[in-house]
Amino acid sequence: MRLSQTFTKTTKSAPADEQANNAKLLIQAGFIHKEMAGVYAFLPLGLKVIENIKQIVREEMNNIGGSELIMTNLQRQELWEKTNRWDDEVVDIWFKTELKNGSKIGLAWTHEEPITDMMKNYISSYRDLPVNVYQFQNKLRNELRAKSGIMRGREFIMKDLYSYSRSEEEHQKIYKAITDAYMRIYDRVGLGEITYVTRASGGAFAKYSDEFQTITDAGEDIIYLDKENKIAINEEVYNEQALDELGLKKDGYEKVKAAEVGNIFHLGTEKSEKLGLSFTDEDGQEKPIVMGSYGLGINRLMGVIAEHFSDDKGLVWPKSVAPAIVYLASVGQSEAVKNQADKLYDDLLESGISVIYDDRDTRPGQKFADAELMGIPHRVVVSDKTLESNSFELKSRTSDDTKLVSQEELVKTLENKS
RNA sequence: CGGGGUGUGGCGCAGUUGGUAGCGCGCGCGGUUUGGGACCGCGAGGUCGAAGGUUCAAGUCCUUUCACCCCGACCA
Repeated sequence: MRLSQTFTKTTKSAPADEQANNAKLLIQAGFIHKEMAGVYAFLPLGLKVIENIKQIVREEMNNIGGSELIMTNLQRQELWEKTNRWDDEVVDIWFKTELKNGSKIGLAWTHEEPITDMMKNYISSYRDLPVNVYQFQNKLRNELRAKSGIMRGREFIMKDLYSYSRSEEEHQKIYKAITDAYMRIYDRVGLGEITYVTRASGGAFAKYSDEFQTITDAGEDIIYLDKENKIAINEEVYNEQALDELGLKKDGYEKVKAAEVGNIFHLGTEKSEKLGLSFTDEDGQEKPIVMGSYGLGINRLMGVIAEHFSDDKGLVWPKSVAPAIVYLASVGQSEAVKNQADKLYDDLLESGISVIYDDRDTRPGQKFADAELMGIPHRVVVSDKTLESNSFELKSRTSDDTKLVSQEELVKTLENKS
């Protein structure tokens, strides 16, 4: 993208109505716009990051046999009454509205009920199973208090997957596969080293569930961690009884702050039974379906990445999610520089390299500062100097060193994914 | 929902005992600049979150209300 054609701007000062580092930086760099507390719009640069994260998640979900779809945001009251989750006393984060004819409608905060009800149209035999479906959907939750920038909003993008299995054994297999897929996702966005599968409470679904917790001071949770053995326990179940039931040892944990970047649940057969989703097995017996539910907050993850990968100059995106691999800045007003930069821009795009091209008529200092604030992994400068030596100046976001390279070498470096 | 804080040009802020609303950034025009957010000059832009009240007079005092931030509670 050419910055001269982009409407967003960076600002020198951080917004006063944000405390969270992720929101401060993302707003300053022009990635997001705050519409109201806990509700953020994603601008072109922010949208790129969202799409990059989604693509990684999509690849991993497809890899374990997931089928992508998109359910609706408007939901039927009757479905939620069947599972006793319509009442505001039971679920206190519902946004609800009504149709002109007076029918009550729920705005999606999760999708177990509608998606399971829909599956009655498609699943009837053991031959139809297993099924794993997922979506990226805007979830609406009337949180009592939004906080932490894009990490805890009232409207957010969530990847939610639902698994339908013939038996507990089959369910356990997919649950394990998805757990592994989640860890690959965190690896790929650069958080693998500090993200742990964490035993947590199961909420209304079950006694216990598994969370994925990333160690960060920006997090809202406290977990107890045994780094060596990769065991983590959420504070909410860190007690003698729970440890006993989970078969965990009772000491040797380190207490750390963490952010929940995923949460997965065993649902058993309760929902399929209440909603009437069953299948006929090989013996002609009708059986309930074993379900699982797997959430991953896309903006939450983006927020955690922003928090973790940043410094005093701004964001520092990992290559896998960066809005572009390289920030191309032209320095100087000469026609020769402009032509060379234009050509390099086209060449890089031709090579499949994503580029933010700072072709604005502005001073070098501002271009360099913006490149850093936006956190683009590499910076390339075209100037009279580089023209003289028939080379390009290359700098990494994480280093102060610059070096002159040939176009060939430049493309090679930028193509390297790691 | 309990406690604390903040609302003044697009952004960040100042505004004393009530007396014609300011600064910096950004923006427009002209000029000088051009490898780390340039400089000089001129200029545009604000019913001071909203409503009501006190007063000759309210950004400033009173009442109500809305929004935003933080702590707590909550978080499927």
